[in-house]
Amino acid sequence: MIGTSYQRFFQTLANENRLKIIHFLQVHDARNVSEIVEGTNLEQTLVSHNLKRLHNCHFVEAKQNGKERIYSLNKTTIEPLLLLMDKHVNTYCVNCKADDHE
Amino acid sequence: MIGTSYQRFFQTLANENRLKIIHFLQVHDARNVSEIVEGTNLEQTLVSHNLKRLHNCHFVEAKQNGKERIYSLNKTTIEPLLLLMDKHVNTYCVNCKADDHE
DNA sequence: CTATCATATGAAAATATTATCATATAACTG
DNA sequence: CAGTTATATGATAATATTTTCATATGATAG
Repeated sequence: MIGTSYQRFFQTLANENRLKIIHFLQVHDARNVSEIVEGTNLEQTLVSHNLKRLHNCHFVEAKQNGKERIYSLNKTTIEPLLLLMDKHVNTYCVNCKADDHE
Repeated sequence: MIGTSYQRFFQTLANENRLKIIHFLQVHDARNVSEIVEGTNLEQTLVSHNLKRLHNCHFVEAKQNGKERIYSLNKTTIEPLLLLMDKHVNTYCVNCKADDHE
């Protein structure tokens, strides 16, 4: 049941900038790269690299529109996944430690 | 809604050895460190470090029993989370790429 | 109290991930 | 077609994570 894919998939979610992009798309639905760049305040290349990774994991969908590329969330997985994690964090980690050290 | 905690929590799940430990505890319920070491074929210190991290994130619970320490999964979050991810992986990534490159 | 077993810890070494930079490609415009 | 806009890519540099090693701690048995 647990394999090396899971590692990659969780890893993709384990990054502040990708979570930022996800969050932006949650709020703004379908947006092109420039809009994501503007909305997240991240470098264009950084956004592209991270969108690629999100896309590889099927967390976002892409659709060409002229010279733009419109990205949107695959909400089927992401939304319930984030909700579960949200609940967990709020239940167990109100004042959660920032690292391993006690 | 999305913050830096999420990064840490997903990161904790984004590791093969920790997933191995989680899987072992899913199957074997409550076990002490030595048993986890044996069951996962990982070094004792590695298991301890990783259990600490899982424990910090409240993905496992620990209870002292003499000189042993018994660990068990916090199934409330982990099980549905893994099920969701499982479904996602099986839906979208049957022959999934191993990295970013197409 | 000393020895032993079980587990944890910190620091360093090994390794992986992420950000950045320079540049490429693809679609459109005139 | 040459120029421009939008986005992607690959390689490298910067940074973070993981593993390992040596050792510490805690519990208990003798």
